[in-house]
Amino acid sequence: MRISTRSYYGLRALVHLAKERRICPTSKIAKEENLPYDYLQKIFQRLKKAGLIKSVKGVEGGYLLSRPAKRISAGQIFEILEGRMASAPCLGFGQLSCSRARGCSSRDLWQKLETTINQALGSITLADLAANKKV
Amino acid sequence: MRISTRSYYGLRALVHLAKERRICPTSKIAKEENLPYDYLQKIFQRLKKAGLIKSVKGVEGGYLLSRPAKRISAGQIFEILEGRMASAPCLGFGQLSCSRARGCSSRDLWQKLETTINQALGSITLADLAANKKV
DNA sequence: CATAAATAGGACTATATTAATCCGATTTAC
DNA sequence: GTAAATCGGATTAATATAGTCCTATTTATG
Repeated sequence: MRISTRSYYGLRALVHLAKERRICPTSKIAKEENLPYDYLQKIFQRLKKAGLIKSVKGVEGGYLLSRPAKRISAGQIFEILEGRMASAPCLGFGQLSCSRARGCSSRDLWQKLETTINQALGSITLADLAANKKV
Repeated sequence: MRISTRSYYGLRALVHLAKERRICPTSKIAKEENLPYDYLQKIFQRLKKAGLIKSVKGVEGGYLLSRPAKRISAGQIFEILEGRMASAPCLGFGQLSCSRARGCSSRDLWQKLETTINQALGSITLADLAANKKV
């Protein structure tokens, strides 16, 4: 279980965007954060599709946060970029995807892990990170 | 970030072993937990190599825990089977593997996540799970 | 109006990991 | 001697990651 560079790059780029507080092209962020331009573009597209950022096309265009940084949590970013959270195979999309589910202590463990991660990341905002607040 | 079936199967098998409280062959556990025999064998070999279980060859052989279930944490199992924990690319093996590390708020977040997961899983023992204790 | 800077999105590739399966060797209780 | 087990190496298929590349579209500015 590792964090992908997608989340890793994406978070850094968003913290950068939050600090800028204005429209900013991919090229600038890629350069200043030393990230691969094309890949970062894909990451921004995904974040845009999820509604976290807005885009402006053309010269002087770029991306900007679609809402205040303090209303964006690390958990939301992580969920968009990482896709599946810590989900175990038996934690399906809402339903009981495993027939052994009821009273399964293993399942309880995975559930607890997922909840723990969600709580930890849900309580930290992009504003906190941009302000370099100790998390 | 998802949990592999390796951890998922492995945990279930170990809970089973903890409940049995005696030597138990792979075939029995695979059958009763409905897990693929060959793959479970590999998982047990890995757990053995890590010192979590002991093996006895030959007829009437099998595996058993190498120490009491209450001295085995979910975190230890997870670390062996999942390999890398929640590590971000910038969290190398101890050293500062990223030049931006100092004062990087993103890194602090990944570090916090890793710590949170370790605490959550480190506090639950195999004995808890075998006893179906609410986690 | 031409150009350059930007997003949009589809196609492609390389690498690694996962999740197995299969085979042959060895050990050991009976 | 046989059957039941572990041990370990080889192989395989599917999937995800981490990109790269190309073309199209949009738009501010000279």
